[in-house]
Amino acid sequence: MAIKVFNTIAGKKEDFIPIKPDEVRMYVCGVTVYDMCHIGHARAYVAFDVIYRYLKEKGFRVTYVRNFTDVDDKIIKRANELGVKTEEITEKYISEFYTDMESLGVSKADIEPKVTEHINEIIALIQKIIDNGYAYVSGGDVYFSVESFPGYGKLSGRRLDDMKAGARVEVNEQKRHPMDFALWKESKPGEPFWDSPWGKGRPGWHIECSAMSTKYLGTTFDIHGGGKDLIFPHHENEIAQSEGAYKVPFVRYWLHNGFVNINEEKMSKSLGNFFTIREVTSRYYPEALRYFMLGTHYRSPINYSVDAISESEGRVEYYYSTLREMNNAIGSFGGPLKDFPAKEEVDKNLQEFFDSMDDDFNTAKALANLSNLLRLANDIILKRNQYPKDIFRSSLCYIREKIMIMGRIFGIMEKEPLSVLKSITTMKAKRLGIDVDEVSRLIEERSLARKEKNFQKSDEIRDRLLKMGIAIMDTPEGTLWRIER
RNA sequence: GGCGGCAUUGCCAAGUGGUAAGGCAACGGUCUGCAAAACCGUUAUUCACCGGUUCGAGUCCGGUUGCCGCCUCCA
Repeated sequence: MAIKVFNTIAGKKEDFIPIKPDEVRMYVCGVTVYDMCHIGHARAYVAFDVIYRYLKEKGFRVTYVRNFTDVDDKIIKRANELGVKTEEITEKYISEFYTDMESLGVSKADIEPKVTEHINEIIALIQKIIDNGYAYVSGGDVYFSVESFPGYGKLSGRRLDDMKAGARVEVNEQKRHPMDFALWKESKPGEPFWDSPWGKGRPGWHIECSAMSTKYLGTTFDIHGGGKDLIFPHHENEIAQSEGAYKVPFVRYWLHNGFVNINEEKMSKSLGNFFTIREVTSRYYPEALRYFMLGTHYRSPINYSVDAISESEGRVEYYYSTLREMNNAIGSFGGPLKDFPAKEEVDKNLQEFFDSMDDDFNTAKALANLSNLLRLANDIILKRNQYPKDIFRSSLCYIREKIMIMGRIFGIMEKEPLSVLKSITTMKAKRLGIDVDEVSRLIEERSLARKEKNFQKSDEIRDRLLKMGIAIMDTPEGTLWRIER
């Protein structure tokens, strides 16, 4: 079955047919590195990471480009405030970006270009646009002339007359039309600059993505992605620049992810209602944030809350503990695999998983199939005595294999269960102010009481632990515990 | 003002015109010394409202109401 994707420029789902049958070239707008990333960034990069992983799983050779914007007004402002060079700011936040992305299991892109390393390409591109008559020099600036480009507005579905030009756009006498946007900006004193045919200056906001995507992916490529907020003006302007320069279609499929909301309102810095990734991942196990993102289709808004992230963390705990139990049950069993009663059900779930992912990367729907397999695995473990040993192990081996495929696509369940479960316990304990040593001591004491069949005392201790939020589990291998709240 | 999106059980959330996935919570059960975990079962005759198309609509069309986003930096 072919993959279908919702293409913003078409306004509908379309069959995904890459330019070359077995190759996909995709570009996703990266971060402007002047501050810590928030969970809105997390959503975008997790969403496209899953798309990247899925396309590779489907057998495409994927070239994924995700840039760093390291020249920008906000970077300069931040550097001036702190009295440091812009490089200090950008290097710091690139490093923080990697820390966050790694914690979320977001893979590196194949190519991660920086704007400062592509000034020559940018200048050449601007020159080409000028030569083609779509841009003009005005003082030390260069502007793109939106009126001269017939397709302007085709991505965002706006017409120039509809946009209340001038109302909320900076009045600038250098521009011929209020919607014209800067390709090159003359540098003010104290700002970083590069020499150009138009004098000392720096690139405008949109031009870098046109220059870098084309350099690494060609003048027409398959997928361009980013948050919905980039549709206008950023991506609209990229189309104008690239098509104005090369006169071929820029991108075949435009993919845009929805926002993260807080209390049903867009999370944003200006509203002050944002969470950084670090704030969340220092408090909750990072994979919980990734799992949380998977629960809603990438194009829909998603509402972040403490309840939601807690629930997600609970699910992460569930699937890693299931994995732990599966590993224990399978042991060193290496096959050969035998048929087992539920095999058909397993295959059906895997098939449905892929069908859902084929349908515009519907992770929320596909997640149901993963849940079904985890539940099935636990069920088989519970009824282990009903199966001959080799069939019992074969079935779990088979299910584990399918779970791993799903986990690889989702970017979850890829870690060692014991250490994950331990980390989750540690984080919960920290969150709730629970003293882990005291818990261990009480459990030890209770075990002793149980050995002596002093159930009154053991229950007393259990109730005491319960009040602390600790649930204990007596198993043949000893007493395990987890934090309930 | 222009453009776009959304409204599904207590909560979160899928849903291709054919009779409502999955998760959380809750309740009952199996297991257990008692528990917990795990598993099983129960929990929307109904999908904001009003019309229409159709043998049949959460799903298509028209209208109403409410919420949200973009049009300014923004994932």
